[in-house]
Amino acid sequence: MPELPEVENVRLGLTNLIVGKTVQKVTTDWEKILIGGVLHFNQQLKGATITRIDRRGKYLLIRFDNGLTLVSHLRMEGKYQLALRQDDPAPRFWHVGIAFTDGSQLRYLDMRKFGRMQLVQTGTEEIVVPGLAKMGPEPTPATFDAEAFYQTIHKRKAPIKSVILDQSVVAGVGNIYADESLWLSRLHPAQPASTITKKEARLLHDNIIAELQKAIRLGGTSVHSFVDATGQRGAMQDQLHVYDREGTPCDRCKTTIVKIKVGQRGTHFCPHCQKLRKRKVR
DNA sequence: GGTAACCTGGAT
DNA sequence: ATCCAGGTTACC
Repeated sequence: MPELPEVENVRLGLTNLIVGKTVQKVTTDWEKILIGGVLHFNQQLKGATITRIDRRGKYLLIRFDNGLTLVSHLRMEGKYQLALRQDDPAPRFWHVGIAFTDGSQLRYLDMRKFGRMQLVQTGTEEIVVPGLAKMGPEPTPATFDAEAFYQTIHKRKAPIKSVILDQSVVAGVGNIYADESLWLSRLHPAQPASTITKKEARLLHDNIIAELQKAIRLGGTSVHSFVDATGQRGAMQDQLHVYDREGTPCDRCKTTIVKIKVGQRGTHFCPHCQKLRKRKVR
């Protein structure tokens, strides 16, 4: 489900809903989601109060006043909801409940059960959690350097789309924003990354930053089922140029958008605006 | 690197 | 029945 903009909107919603609440009990019907087990979560979290919620890439970092951080990854379908009372009707696909001392309960929903939660000592998450240890720069002008980006992709012969989906290259890009950024940059998704010029790399870098910022501002993309922690859908789906638009005319040239597979992922692009080059040009 | 695996539901 | 899905990771 969520890429960086969606996770950021979940973070904003959750911040308003649960900061300041104290944990009473954690429950689950699918223990695999809770790394270390539900007993461990109860032992560590009972009586702890949420102080703030951060985000790194697509990971949510829920901070507690006892020095622990709950690292949460929503993967494809994870969602959070707050029930004001614990005995409010249980939604479908609800797999983890975090009950608070004020009687409310945070519920984690995940149709495919792909999401994971892990408790770590605050400050050690970027060492202990493999996905965070490898995480590349956040896609902001202050943290994501165009020259460094070029130097990285320059060495990779994989399709450029696969490379920008690699979270160690840049944090937070997923299938939708990869396709969109490549369309904006007029790059074919299957173009070997090593053949991308420095100029093209800078353009792609700028478009990734701009596209993710825009998506955050619009509340994320809801093409399948995304809603934030307050149940709000995003508005970014109305701004997409290629994702989920196969068979419709390109917004630039009216050529029909096509869908192919790149690195096992459905990939949308304009065959006229985004041509595959055999070799590096300058 | 490519590929299967983790899961379930909805579309074709 | 078969294929597909905003993701990541463990294997040839």
